[in-house]
This record gives sequence, C-alpha cells and structure tokens, in this order.
Amino acid sequence: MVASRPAGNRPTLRQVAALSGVSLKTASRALNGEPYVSATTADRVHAAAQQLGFRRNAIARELRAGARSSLVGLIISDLGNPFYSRVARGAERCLRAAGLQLITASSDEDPGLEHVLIAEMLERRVSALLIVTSSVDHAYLEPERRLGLPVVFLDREPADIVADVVVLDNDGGMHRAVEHLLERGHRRIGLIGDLTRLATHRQRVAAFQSAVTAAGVAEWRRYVRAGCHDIATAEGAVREVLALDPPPTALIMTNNLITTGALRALSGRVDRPALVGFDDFDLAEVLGVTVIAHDPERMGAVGAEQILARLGGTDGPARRVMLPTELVERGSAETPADV
Amino acid sequence: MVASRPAGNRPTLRQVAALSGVSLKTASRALNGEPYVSATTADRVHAAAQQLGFRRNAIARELRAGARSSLVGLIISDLGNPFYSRVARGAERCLRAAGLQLITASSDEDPGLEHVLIAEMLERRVSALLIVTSSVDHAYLEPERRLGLPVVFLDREPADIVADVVVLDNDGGMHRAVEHLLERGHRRIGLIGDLTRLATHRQRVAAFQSAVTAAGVAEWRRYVRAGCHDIATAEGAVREVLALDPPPTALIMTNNLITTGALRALSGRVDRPALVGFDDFDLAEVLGVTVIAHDPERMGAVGAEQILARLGGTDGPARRVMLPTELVERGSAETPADV
DNA sequence: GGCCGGCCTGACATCGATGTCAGATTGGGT
DNA sequence: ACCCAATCTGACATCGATGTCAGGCCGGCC
Repeated sequence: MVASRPAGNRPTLRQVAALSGVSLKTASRALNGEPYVSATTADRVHAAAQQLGFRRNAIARELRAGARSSLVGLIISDLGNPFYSRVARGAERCLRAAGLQLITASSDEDPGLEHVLIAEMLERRVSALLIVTSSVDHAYLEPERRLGLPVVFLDREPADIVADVVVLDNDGGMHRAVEHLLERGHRRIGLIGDLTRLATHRQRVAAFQSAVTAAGVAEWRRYVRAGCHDIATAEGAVREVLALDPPPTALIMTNNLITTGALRALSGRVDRPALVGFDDFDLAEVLGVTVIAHDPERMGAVGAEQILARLGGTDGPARRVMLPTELVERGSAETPADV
Repeated sequence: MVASRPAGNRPTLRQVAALSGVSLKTASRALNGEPYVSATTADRVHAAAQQLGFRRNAIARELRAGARSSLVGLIISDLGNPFYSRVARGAERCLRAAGLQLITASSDEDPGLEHVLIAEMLERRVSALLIVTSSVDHAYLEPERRLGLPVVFLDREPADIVADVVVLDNDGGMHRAVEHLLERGHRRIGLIGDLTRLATHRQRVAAFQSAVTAAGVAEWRRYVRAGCHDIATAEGAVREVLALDPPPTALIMTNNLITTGALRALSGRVDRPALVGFDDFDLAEVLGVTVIAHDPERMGAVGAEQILARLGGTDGPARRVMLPTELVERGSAETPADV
C-alpha cells in the first residue's frame, strides 16, 4: 500500500465561492452554466475558479447524484494480448461516444484475481461490467444482475449464469477450417489448444472433434495438444506433435499466440504441415497464413452497445450475440496433402 | 449521454445497520474489522450485509477520506497498438502491486481529446497521471504539478514543461541502426517515419540525419518519408521510395506499425532492400527482421515506479529515465549492399 | 460503597458537491 | 402607488461512508 499523500490543497468550490464573494450555491450555478446567475457574478466566479485552478470533484458530484458512476469496468485476461487490446479499443470507442469511461484491469487468467478486481469495481460503483472471464464460477454475480447491474460476457461464455454474451462463431469457424483441410486430402490433422478450462477452447475442440469424426478420422486425439497459453509453450507443443510418426499433415492453432508459437516452431523447417490459425493478425498476409478471421473491435463495440441498451432501460431476457468468423485463404493451407 | 438508471436499490450501510439492529457506526466498525465490537454484534452485522448483498461505496469512502482516489490515469494514443498495450500492462502490474488501479483512455492522437480525457481524470481525482502525449502543449498541467499531482510522461517527451519522463534511447538506437547499415556498404538509406509532430519521430529523424551526414551521405533527404501513422500509409510510402531511381538499398522504419507496412510492401518482391525496424515484435524472429529492440513493459513499469516514488513523498527535481535500446540481428540487414 | 479503566455503542459532524425552497431585488403594467 | 412575475441569491438538507467524542456498562480494587 502506498502512503497516502496529504491530499494536496486542491481548491474546493467553497473556496472559489469565498474568493468571489458569493455563496457556495451561486458559485455552483455559475460554473455549471445554470440559468439565473447575473453575468457579472458569473464572470467573477469564473475568474476566481481560473485563478485557483479549480476543478470539480467528480467523486462528490457522483455521490450527491446518487447514480452510478460514469465508469464501465472491463476485465480481461491479458491487456498485452493484441486480440484483447483490440476488444478494449472497440468497447472504449463506443462507450466514450456515450459519455462513459472505461476502466480496465487484467486478471492474468487468475480466477481469484478476477473476483477481487470485480469486487473493487463494484465498490467503485461502475455502471456496468464487461468481462472476458478466466473463471468458471460466476454465481456471485447473480445478485448484482438482479440489482440491475448490466453484465456482458465477451468471448468466453459463462456456464453457470444467465447473462448477456457476445461470442464468436467458434463452431462454424472450426468446422470450416477442418473441412478446408479435409477437402485437400488431409486426414492427420493436429490441433494445438489453449487452457482446457476456457470455454472458447472447449467449443473449438468440440467442433474439431465433431468435424473430424464425421469425416471418419479415427486417430484424431493423437494429434491434439492443449494447455498452451503462451508462445513458448505452443512452440514446444508443435514440435512435439510434429515428432510423432507419422506426423500430422496439417495443424490448426486455436488462437493468435499459439499461431505465433507454431510459426516459430516451423521456421526453417522444410516439411511444413498445412496451417490454419484462429484469429487474424497484421502479418498473416505477409506470412501467407490462412486464418479463421473475425473482428475483435466489433466484439468490444457490440458488448458496449449491449451495455448502453441495458443502461437505457432495455429489460428483455439475456441476449446472446454470435459474431461471424470467416476463413481467409492465404496459402498456408491450400496445397493438397502429399500423404 | 445515457439515460441514467434509477441507481438501482443497492443497499447502504444504513440499511445493513437497521437490519442488524445496531447503529450506522457500529455496522461500519464491524465490516471494517475495527476493534471494540462484540463478536455477536459483528456476526449479526456480517449476516445482514451478506443477506442484503451489501458492498461498500468507494465513492463515499474516498470522499470522506479526502485523499485522492486509488486510481491512476493512463492516457495513450492508441490502446490497440501492441507497443502501448504492453506499456499499459507493465504499468498496471506495478501499480496493482501497490494497491492502485489503472484507468486507461486512448486519445487517438488527437490533442484536443487528450486534453478532455485528462480533465475528466483530474475531476475524478486520480492520484497520478501517466501520459503518452499526442499534444505539444502541456502548460495547463503545470498548476496540477504544483498542487502535488505526480505526472510522468512516457515515450514522448514534452517540450514545454518540466516533468518526470521515461523515454527510449532513440538517439543511440538510431545511430546503431545507421552504422549497422553503413558498415555493410549502404549509402542510399531510406527512412519511413511517423507523424512529424511526435517527439519520438523528431528525435529519431534527428539522429538519422546526424548519423548519415557524419558519414558524408549527401542526398539522404530524398529517401526520407514521414507522416505514416498506420500500416496502409506506411506501405504506400515504402512503395513510393522504392520507385525512386536509383532506389535506396536499405530502409529504416521508425516503429512497429511502419515495419508491418514495409513488410507488406516488400512481400513478394525480389529486389528487397536491407531492413531495420524500430520496436521488436513477436514474429520478427520468424520473419528474420533486424530490429532496434527495447522493453515496452519495462517502460510502463518504470513510469509506475516513478509515480509510486512521488506518491511516497520523493520530492526531488524532475527525473528523466532513458531506457536502453538494442540492435538485434536477424538477417534482414546483414547482407552487404550490392550497390 | 465508590472509583477507575477497559470494553462496547451511538449521536453527530464531516468530506464536496447539488437539489429544494424561501427570500430579496428589480422592472413593468395598471 | 401597488402588485406580480421574472430574476437573482443563499441557507440548508442530502448523498454514504468514517472520525471524534461522549456515554453506558461491567468487573475489580481500594
């Protein structure tokens, strides 16, 4: 904990009023541009405020107003991941246009920390929450929702609570990826996945399984790895899978970090398998990587709109928005398998 | 503006006190674990709080405490840029460890918006500001600094105010890049730069000029382009420079976005110039791009530490921290120029 | 019995702003 | 001269919590 400063000597409205020789209330009126203040009085107050460097205290103002603050909380697993920082940007733009401010915190995939961060935000009376959850337990949010707090889950769907959700079409995206590879003759298709507790991972793996088994591929499980949540781990998993005999002829990476790890593992190798990555990235075109693309900023923006709607009074049942995914061919998965 | 909700019916401490049949103050004591509350009373209060779903109101608490809030403001130009989101992550980690919360806002390189965002944060009584400025006018922050508000500028140095600063060794980095190319025989070296009003751009261009003129390169200005603040513009500028006759044999890109644009422009070309990019990125190794690397998270962390020091009472003169840059050879700039 | 000190509790003021309401002043119409 | 309405101003309560201070109760000791 930081030793709290002597709070500075920031001027209060009372001091502005005293300096300009009017009452507190008149000063308040003048600075807020309310009617029924004479021009000369208003000028004096403005001059005094200017001279003292007065700034309204939003803390006091919000307390008086009683309403929730103009803050909206966003909890994400990792601020540093470009996918999530784009989600944040999309949400921020949309909220700002409505006069709301975003307050962000990273949970580092730690459910306990996520819980603490959310508690802090609730104490701060954020007017809504956007959550990319790292947790599987959200029951504690149910009372908040009942108190009228808009809560929107982004990307990762909660299992134990009914709430607004914005997710990707993981099922469709993964099916398209698998079919794309099957059509080109691949039968030994590997998948490198994220932490198994994440809903996105589960949905993508389930879709993968459904697609390959439907095609009669029996030994799919052999080429599947999970638990890769950083580039280095993913790189290792890819090497491991490629060392199998026979090796997979194609690989699907379930997110952008894993794709990066895979590209590192494959760098310089001649026997490169076909690749499809989940999530698009700036250099995918340069590197010729075929991906399942989608729009992270849109996810943030749609979540923010949903919050604005709830704040505006929309009271319907929980809404589930599914954003489309699209297969973008760039070469890494378009040559036929040479089995 | 959003229609403000009826503020819900979030329970107050007063209601908890009423339900448990004690006074406001006793309930406060019980929930804050203060001494001199009997065990049975404390239990009753906790049970009531639990039952009502009570959460302390941090707004009221902070107002009463009079201290600044536990919020620290971070203004960045673009949340979506991986460089800045890493800076944010570094700052967040460091502040969180000290019990402070980060509140982030993007200015989109708009000086006016930056000003507004800072004003909002000051009204919210943030305890300190971290700023990646898009503006050239910071005089309005001087009164705040005098009132004891810690202000730390990150990455981009302000020209008209004396304040704590954390910057990169732009001069050293650029000199190393140019020398690296000169040593390999390059004389026609191009530079693709960012918005000309940005301090980082100016410092990097100045260093470039100093390095090439010291080497007796006369026509350097011909191969310099600026004003590229997104991937597409940078891509165009690179094509433009490469179309000159004679074309440059080497290119320096002054940040990560521009490097991405350059890689797009060069994709598929056979006559690729040597490349050095400012800022490292995850796929640089895979792509074999030589870069001037540094540690964005460290920048955020150092800025945060400086703030913690100021909040802790360190009162010295403005401090200027310069973080090292390092040339990482990866192949794109190591073959000799075939002039 | 009376006094003291430790425990426990609550009434009240306070933080900085704004909403309510009442009072003072002015000008214009009759 | 008088009244009314519009204009301008300020005293006071209030938001939800915590700091201050006073008071009640109890046991132990002289």
